[in-house]
Amino acid sequence: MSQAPSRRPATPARPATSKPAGPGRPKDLGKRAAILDAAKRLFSTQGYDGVSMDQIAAEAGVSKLTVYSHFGDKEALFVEAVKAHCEARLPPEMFEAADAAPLREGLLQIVRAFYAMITGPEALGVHRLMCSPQLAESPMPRLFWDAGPRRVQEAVATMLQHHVDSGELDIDDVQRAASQLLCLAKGEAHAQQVFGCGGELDADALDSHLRGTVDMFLRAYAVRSKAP
Amino acid sequence: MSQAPSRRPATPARPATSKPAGPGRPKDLGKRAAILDAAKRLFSTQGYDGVSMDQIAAEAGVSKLTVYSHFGDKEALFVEAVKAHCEARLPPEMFEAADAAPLREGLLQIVRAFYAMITGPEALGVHRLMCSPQLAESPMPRLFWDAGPRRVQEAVATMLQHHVDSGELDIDDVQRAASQLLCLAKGEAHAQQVFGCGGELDADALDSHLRGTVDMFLRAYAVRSKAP
DNA sequence: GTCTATATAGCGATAGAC
DNA sequence: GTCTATCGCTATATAGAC
Repeated sequence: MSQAPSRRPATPARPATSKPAGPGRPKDLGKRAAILDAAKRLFSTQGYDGVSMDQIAAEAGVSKLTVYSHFGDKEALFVEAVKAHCEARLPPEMFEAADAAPLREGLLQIVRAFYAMITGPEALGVHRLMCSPQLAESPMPRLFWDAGPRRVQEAVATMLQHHVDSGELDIDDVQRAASQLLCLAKGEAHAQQVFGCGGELDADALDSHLRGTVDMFLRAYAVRSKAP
Repeated sequence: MSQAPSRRPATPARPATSKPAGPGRPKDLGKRAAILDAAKRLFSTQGYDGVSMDQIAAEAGVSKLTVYSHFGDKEALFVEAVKAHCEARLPPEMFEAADAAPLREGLLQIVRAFYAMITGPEALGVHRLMCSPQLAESPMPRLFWDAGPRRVQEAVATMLQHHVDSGELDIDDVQRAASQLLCLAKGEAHAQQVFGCGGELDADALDSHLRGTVDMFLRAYAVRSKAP
């Protein structure tokens, strides 16, 4: 339950005398990755209770005890799978590019990237996982929140502050404004997709939604050219 | 799985000759209600898999077979519980009152009522239920969406249209604007509460959030007094 | 119609062979 | 380190007594 549950219980203190090099565990890297990948896929589509250790083992092409030897138990495997998912998901430089672009274009880039990031099948699966009542008391939703949504919002707030400093935006609380922009971009479409009703928007509807988002945001916060 | 799973499997075709009146099932109304109530409470707090038929029976004060005799199986009971929950949840007249009030006050009334409606413990529980992967392919999320969020948004759109007609608001697409207002009111706080991290906002933070919501909405859509 | 007791099955986790 | 076979537990659903 702590940090690294994949550490083995008791390495027998081999002082590297009987074997010259690498007697520890030089073999299992591929299988461990396969297990983690299978776990990510199955957990995100079927939930924690919805998938059994047998299914994970079968999907990964190994036996069940191999799973238990690499990860301690089901919960530890789940934690590792979610961690791996979060780490491979944060946008690398999109905010730098958006920062350099003109205001409206930069905002459009941000909401486009954000919407794509949260409506992918895996992202929706993880969102559903975080909603499961079993995790409500665990520290995992908090970890996910800090590793995902919080970072994005901070980056957006920083970008907005730059445009406030340059005199293009009139915003008192950039943190709140960043939150508002992202909530607008999510929109009801995201909620529907999380529930499973109302599938993906087609390209036209998506473009209309995101442009409408940026339009409203700028109507509220853009400094208007002073009346003559 | 279809419409009315609570219908009994085979009524033995008693032609009302041996007994004069009411031999069918005149007794179980109280127990049926108790079972439904217990199911609503437990399902919404612990999820579908998180609660067993034994727990429901114990919570309702009846035996397990009584549950099975009233509802066919676990899934049918679940469907009935969610139906009962949705039917008893829509706000009665709050939009009429908001319609008569001045613009800013009306919007504040709406977002206050909306926020209270979606952040109650039971509402959060149902939201989490709708996210569960097992229901993603079922028609239930769609039913919930049409019975809940969709109606609220329609009512808000109607209210906004009135203020557009009276010249107070400048909105092209009132449906989109209604959706935007509600998404803003939900905010990130709702998402955090659904996940289970970051509990309820205190009174001050809540007031600040909702006033900020209405402020931004009006900055974007209120007709501004023409410059002199 | 309702309850106590039980059948059946699936899951998580483990023991022992290679 | 990996696999096959198995234990222990829990949950859904049912059979028989009052």
